[in-house]
Amino acid sequence: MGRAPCCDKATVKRGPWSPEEDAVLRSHIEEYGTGGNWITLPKKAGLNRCGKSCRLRWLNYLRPDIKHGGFTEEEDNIICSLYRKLGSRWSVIASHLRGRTDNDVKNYWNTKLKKKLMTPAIITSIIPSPTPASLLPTVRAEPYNNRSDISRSVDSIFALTQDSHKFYSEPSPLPRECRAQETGQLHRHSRSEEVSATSSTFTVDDGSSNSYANDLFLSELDLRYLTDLLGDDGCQAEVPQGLHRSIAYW
DNA sequence: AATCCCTACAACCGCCCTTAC
DNA sequence: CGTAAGGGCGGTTGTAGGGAT
Repeated sequence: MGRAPCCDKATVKRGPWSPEEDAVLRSHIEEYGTGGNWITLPKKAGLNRCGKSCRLRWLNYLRPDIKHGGFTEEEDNIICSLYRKLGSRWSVIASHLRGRTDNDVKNYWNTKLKKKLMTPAIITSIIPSPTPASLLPTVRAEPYNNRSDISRSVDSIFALTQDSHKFYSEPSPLPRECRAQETGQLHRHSRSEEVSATSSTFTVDDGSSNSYANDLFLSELDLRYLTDLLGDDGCQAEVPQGLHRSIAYW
């Protein structure tokens, strides 16, 4: 049995809030507070809205200390830095920015920052020329079981490539959303089987309609770091001595 | 002028966590 | 201890507005 819905979606109003509704919610909260119960608040305030919707409206828009738009360079840097460390924990990141909400930060990241860090020119600049197949290592990989695993791993890879930018002349962002398409002699086998990798194409989907494809190789150092990051999490890689490049695989 | 496309962001959805009973 | 309800969060969708064609 699933849990009961918090409100009757057929009868409560949805969609954009009107200025009148904003005024009612604002004055109710200013006078009585939230009462510690968002579910009952709309009824008390005389609003035909879901309690969760009221909470979101208040926290993300009506709260008096909210700052809208116009992220500064300093805020950009804080967001990027924290994203490197934390991944998409927007509420934690937002807590480091006065007057910003998690929704604000998330939207800003998805619409501006991510793209700013991922222009095709930068991507091209960080991708080394392909290594001869004979020089490429064997990669042992275990497939991830579900989307959240993949998402987590991509966050880690993003963090890895951000941290490794010092090895390149430019920042080396790897987008969160990317899919490995198996090509050449890269073969995915069942869990724990060994794969031999000579080539892989990553289709890069940056969340907009733009997409880029290229051969993408990580440096040996990066792969060692990647292995450290993900090794116990379902992805392992073996890098023979003396090889210069390897391949990330999940 | 009309239509299409893109961007920004508000709002919703659904899941997980916490807490009260 | 188990269950149900509310809160919180990240991901996704909807839509208004502006620019391009």
